[in-house]
Amino acid sequence: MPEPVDGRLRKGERRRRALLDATLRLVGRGGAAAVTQRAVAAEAGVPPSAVLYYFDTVDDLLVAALIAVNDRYVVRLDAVGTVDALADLVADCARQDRLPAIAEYELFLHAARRDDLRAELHRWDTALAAAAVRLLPQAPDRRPLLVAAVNGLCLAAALGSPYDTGVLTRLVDGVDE
Amino acid sequence: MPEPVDGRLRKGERRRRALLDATLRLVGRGGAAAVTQRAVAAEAGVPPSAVLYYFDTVDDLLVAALIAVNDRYVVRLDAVGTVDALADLVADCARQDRLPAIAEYELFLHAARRDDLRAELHRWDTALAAAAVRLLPQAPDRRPLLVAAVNGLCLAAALGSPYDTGVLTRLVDGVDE
DNA sequence: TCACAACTGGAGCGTTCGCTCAGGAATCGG
DNA sequence: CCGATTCCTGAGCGAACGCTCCAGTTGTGA
Repeated sequence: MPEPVDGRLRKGERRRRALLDATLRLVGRGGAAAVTQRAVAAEAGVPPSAVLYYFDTVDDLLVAALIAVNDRYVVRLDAVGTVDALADLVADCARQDRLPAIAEYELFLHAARRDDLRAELHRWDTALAAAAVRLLPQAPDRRPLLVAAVNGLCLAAALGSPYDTGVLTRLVDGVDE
Repeated sequence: MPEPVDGRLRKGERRRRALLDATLRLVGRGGAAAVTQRAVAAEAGVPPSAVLYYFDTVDDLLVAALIAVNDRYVVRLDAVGTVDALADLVADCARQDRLPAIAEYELFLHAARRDDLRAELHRWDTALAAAAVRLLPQAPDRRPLLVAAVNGLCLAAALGSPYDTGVLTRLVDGVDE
């Protein structure tokens, strides 16, 4: 996603991203229902009509936000090479305020209801499964447990429940061996 | 919750439950945003004004639906005495259509954003933790992993991702011992 | 410099929303 | 059988919604 050379396109791209960021903040704060044309415009500091200039519909904006946030997480997941990195990723779900993490789950649920967005969910699954293969190359039978644990810990972190990433370390290091 | 003797109250109580059921169906189908006075009324087969007669506001209806569905799951969780029972509970999250499970997570996210509903989330956590104690009385260090795995599997089931409850059985039975 | 494409933003249409309220229907005690 | 009481409802108000439209502005490549 390189910055366009055209000054007009560059400014447009900046506004586009501002709208996506504003959307994510709104989803975290008030759910997908809070993403209205006027609310997004106010949050991003642009006139309401600009929202429908950069995105055909408000729903398109929501979908674009889901894809954007998923991109970020999948990239991070693909870079995970150690248990500690994975634990950090989980811990980030609960950093200072949990609203971004809540927003992501909200969007995931939104995607789960729509056939045309199922592929986005699959991206996360496959990225996590691939990370499990890298972390547990010689223990295939433990990988599903690792996957389930990561999902459970991320959810607990997002919901504000107590969680302990130490279980991941113990699971991967294999305290029983 | 015994049936009242008064004919008027009895009919009211039936309608009240019909509204809660309709709300859950709508949340599963279209998210919390789909729960509007008119939509709930149509789904439950009652006039729109009845919604605001039985619940002070539409938001109150949503909160009541969350508490009702949480009640069901906590009761089931409290009755879990074996790993198989726990695995069944997880598997039920993905029975025929996943909409009910999606609805529950939607409501959980809704609760996570509101301080006055945090207690509802805590009820699930404590019930699950208590079940972990019963299933792993002699392995306290494995309980957090069991909790995380159950949460992760439920979520995966609700989202339509592949999952395998066998990891729970292997974890509790302790294949390494 | 100029024609054009990209961008801005205000006005407003039709729809649906949450919620209020006066009054009709059902049920009670006597 | 009949007030009295409670339960229930259709109509509608003000507000916010998604979206369309178009005149005006800005920056670009020729």
